[in-house]
Amino acid sequence: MTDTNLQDPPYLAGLNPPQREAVLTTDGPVLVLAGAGTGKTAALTARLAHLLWTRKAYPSEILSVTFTNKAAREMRLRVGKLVGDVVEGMPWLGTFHAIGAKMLRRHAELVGLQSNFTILDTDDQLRLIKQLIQAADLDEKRWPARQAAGLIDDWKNRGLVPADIDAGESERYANGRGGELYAAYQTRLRALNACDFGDLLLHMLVILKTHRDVLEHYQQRFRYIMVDEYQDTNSVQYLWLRLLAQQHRNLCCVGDDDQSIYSWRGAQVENILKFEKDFPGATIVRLEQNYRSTPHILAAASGVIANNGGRLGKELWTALSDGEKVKVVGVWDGPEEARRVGDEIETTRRNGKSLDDVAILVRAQHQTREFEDRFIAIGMPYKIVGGFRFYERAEIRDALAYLRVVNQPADDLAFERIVNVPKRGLGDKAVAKVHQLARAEGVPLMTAAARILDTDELTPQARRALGNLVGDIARWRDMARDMPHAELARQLLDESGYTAMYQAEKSADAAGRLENLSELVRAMEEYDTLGAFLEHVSLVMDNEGARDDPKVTIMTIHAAKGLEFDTVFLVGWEEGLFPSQRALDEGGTRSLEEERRLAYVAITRARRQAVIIHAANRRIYGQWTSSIPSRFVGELPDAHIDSETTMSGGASLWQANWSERADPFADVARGTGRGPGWQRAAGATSSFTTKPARIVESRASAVSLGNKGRDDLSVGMRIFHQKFGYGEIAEIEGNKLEIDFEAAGRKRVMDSFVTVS
DNA sequence: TTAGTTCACCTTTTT
DNA sequence: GGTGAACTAA
Repeated sequence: MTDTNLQDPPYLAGLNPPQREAVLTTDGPVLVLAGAGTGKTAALTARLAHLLWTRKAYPSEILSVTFTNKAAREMRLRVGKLVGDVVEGMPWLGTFHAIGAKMLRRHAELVGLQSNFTILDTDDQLRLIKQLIQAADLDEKRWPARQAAGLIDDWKNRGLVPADIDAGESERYANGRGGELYAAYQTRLRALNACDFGDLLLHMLVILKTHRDVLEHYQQRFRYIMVDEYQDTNSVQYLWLRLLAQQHRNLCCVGDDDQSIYSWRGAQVENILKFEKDFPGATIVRLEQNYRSTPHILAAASGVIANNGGRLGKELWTALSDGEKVKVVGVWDGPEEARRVGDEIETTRRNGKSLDDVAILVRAQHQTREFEDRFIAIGMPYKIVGGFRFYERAEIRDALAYLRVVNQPADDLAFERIVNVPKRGLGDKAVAKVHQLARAEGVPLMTAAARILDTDELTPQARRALGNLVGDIARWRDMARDMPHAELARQLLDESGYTAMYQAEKSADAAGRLENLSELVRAMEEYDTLGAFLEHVSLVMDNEGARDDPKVTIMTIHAAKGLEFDTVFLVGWEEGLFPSQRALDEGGTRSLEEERRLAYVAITRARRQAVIIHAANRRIYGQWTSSIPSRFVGELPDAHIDSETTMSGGASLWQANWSERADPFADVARGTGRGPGWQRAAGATSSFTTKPARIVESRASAVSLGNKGRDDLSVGMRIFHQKFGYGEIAEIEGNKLEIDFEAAGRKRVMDSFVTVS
């Protein structure tokens, strides 16, 4: 830390010279290139505090945008600490999407919406697109709704409205019908008085472009604009900023090109690279002193990222002392990986560390399960961030759909969702009839449902069931007028039979679902109106929950950006998983480099200790598949890592994985169900075969010949195996067993998989 | 016509 | 291993 002048305002305390420059250069365009762990957030919050403290702007005249809700919350909290309650009145601090929504509610009529429009989530969006694909008579198999959704999203991220889609773009879906589908989708959204995520930004951009008065209003309002994670801005966001910053030109963007990991969402790293051109005379500040990690961790991360081309280039350095090397561990398979991590965390805990300081970072969501299973088994407290997010759970979405129907009669998607949940005998046929009438008369489903009761279109049972539902909804809507909305929700869930449905279900997770529902109702109590609550739900998909006992955090690398932990486990570093096969197939070098940046982000989350793990075998789609260490493992500089493998046989075993010859699971893995991606992965590895071999050999000295096998087993013993059931040991070979299973026949398994029965 | 049952296809990453 | 869509029994 640097010389602290006593006359300095408190927010400057402890800032180094470049950080101060970033804070004090308030006027004109500023680009802060901030490497990982260089105190970017500290600088940003101090800058905000400085603007307020020196009265350069009122809180309502500063626009500060972040990418995640978490970052927004954090900033609000930290600024609050520096300047006090003023921050409460900062209406324009939030994510692009939250700010977009706020503006759009004011100007909705300019794009043909009402200000109480609904914000659809991806699930609703997908269902809607499916309907349109059907209506357009396209083959859903050939032209998946997902692809259409992705494409529409891409267009929106690039700031393109349906009229902008030319033949070439349109060609990207269903032989040139992409544009047509996009137009139909937008029309449908308008009819539903709804928006998707992309619209929050795109509609606002259209408004700013076509309504001078609105644009000028905001241009004047925002004396200062600050943007976090600038490397992740996409075209719409960029265009927004350019328009809004035109008047005062006080735009401060903070970012790190090495941490750009959202290109799949349309982010343009180029935005950061061309900042100087866009805003001539810009001040460039580089933050290069890292306060977070040990030199070993920093060097490991630098070693990996150095393999990327086209970087702006920064020299990160740290004043911290050496610390531990990065540990690289090779394990046999996924379960062992989880076991190993669990054990290490136990040790850490015994050494007096809090579980809050430990995180496990995964490449893809599905990897979390393995750890969840293990941690439940050993009673390790954990939380999964992101993942199956609270508001995405089926029961929560159902409950919300009920509330949406009450709040917004035209919300067809919500109506469809709950019309037969719980089951009330309204199947596809009955719903189709309602749809038909709705389309014929051009009215929402709710209205059509009410009208169809007067016809004899439906069978008597269906008519009775639908009549009850329509009556109930009308009643709930009346109740909503003078009842607290949390209370309304409670009654609604009760009277609709929704709660009863789960109470009747004796399964293990039914209880959990009921618990989630009461959690939902509890969360509602914190909002003034039902509308406000629903807005919160649409924009903030996660539920902060109560922060109680210390827990290990499990999350994706993407979700971990901007966070830091003392100890970080980086798991699943295998070719095909990380870097992901999909990225390799689709985007060539460009994607590979993004994966590498992801690796960089992952390593730099660690303050004191980073443990990288790769497994030789993993279950993909329920099939055992062998894998080789990620190329990123090979890119870690030798001087800063310690390698070890828990597998007996050391190098020879790795060799076995490429040929599959000695793979005890080969008989399972070969054969049927291996997906095309993994077939490709297997093909791709052949050209790559020599590299892991080099790794193994160069580190052979560090290889510990761990398990010699258990001594509590002998031939003829009856054992139990989690997957294959009961069996008898036929042969023992080190830590591998040949077992005759009662149901599954003869198999080779690891001894650690079996228990003596 | 609905509800339970098998079968294919599957999975990055988030607002 | 898990979801959603086609298939089949009631």
